[in-house]
Amino acid sequence: MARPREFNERMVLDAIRNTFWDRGYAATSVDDLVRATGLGKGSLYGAFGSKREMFVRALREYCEGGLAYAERKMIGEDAGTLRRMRGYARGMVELIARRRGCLLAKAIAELGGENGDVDAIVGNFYRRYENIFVRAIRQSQRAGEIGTDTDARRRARLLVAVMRGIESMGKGGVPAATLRGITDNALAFTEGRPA
Amino acid sequence: MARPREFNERMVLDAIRNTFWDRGYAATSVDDLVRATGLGKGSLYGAFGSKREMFVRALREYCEGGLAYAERKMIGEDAGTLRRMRGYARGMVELIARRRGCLLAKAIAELGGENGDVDAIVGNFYRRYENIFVRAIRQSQRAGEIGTDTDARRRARLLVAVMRGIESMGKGGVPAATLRGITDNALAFTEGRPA
DNA sequence: GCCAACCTTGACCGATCAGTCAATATCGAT
DNA sequence: ATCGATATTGACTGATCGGTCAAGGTTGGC
Repeated sequence: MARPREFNERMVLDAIRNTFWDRGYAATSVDDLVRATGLGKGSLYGAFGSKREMFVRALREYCEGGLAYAERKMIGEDAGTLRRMRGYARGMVELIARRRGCLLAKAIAELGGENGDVDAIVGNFYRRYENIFVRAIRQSQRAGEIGTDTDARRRARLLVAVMRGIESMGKGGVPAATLRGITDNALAFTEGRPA
Repeated sequence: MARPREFNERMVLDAIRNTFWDRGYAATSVDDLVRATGLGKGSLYGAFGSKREMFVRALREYCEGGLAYAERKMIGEDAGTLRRMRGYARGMVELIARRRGCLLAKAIAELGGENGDVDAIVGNFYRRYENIFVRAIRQSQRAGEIGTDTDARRRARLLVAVMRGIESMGKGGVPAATLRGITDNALAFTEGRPA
């Protein structure tokens, strides 16, 4: 028994996410978000409460999207997992080479270490991201593509570090071919092949 | 035949660097810099021209410091280079675990991809940083600590990615022990030891 | 002692910031 | 038709933003 919202929250959140993604947290003004969403300022505050919460919601959605993508690309039947991992890594390189940057990286750089919502989201992301690699590596081990002499988590963590590293390098201008060489090398190491 | 400057430029630049380091670019106001340096606003603008140039100068100094540190830690006589590389990596982990973040990472996240001074500084940093690892690996190869079956640059690039990756992870809350495991693993790979 | 050159200071500028709120509109329930 | 509840709008607020500049201070050369 009240007036219903006129906007689709998912679409509004997408617009907010894209705006923060392009400009970062501090450099995005609420007026930018008003323009991007088409909502009035009051509606935006009514729905989210503060600029910080708008960012937190956007970051949360961004992370969920990234995790879902990684899972969709790599998790599945055992056979072919290594190939799928390579496909995931190369896809990420292509994405990175577009130099839009990564909302998570911006969140960490601008708001990390404050012991608030952002830290919790980031911690949660890293834990789950690592676990996806662990599961993928175990799949691949079962398929006989990857040796079983070292534990999967150890290898997964290195891959996470490399994926985060190439993001920073790519945004910093390092060419895609170099990044591809790095991921290929990291996957060769994961496989157990010599350097 | 003019009034001399009353401030020491190096000290002022250090104060500016520290302020940007703590807060990032957009979240630092010129008034923050006035407070940190003790200079008047006019003096600050007289010496640097704009907030952006203050940041560029600070970033430049930060990068030079980081490169000099890496070189000092790893480059030297061939024997013992691998041990020194491990020492460098562990030192960086300790630094990262303090969660102050990295001015370079903030610069890339906030201002990367604008094709301006920041991109040039970052590109220059990555080129030289990679070269330091190349030189270190070659030293270590001459000392017989690292195999000569793969080219040094390939290994260097992976190490750069890992170092940048653990920076992001550490600022995001991943514990130091995990980061240390990652660098140990990456160095084992560089050495040619199995995973 | 005086001047040109440079430095320091902080008041000041228009623009923009995050956030608020009163007025109005639109719903479901009765 | 009326009412309670919620949504929408954009004008408005005080604070703060990056940047400027006039006034005055300090120097070396003469």
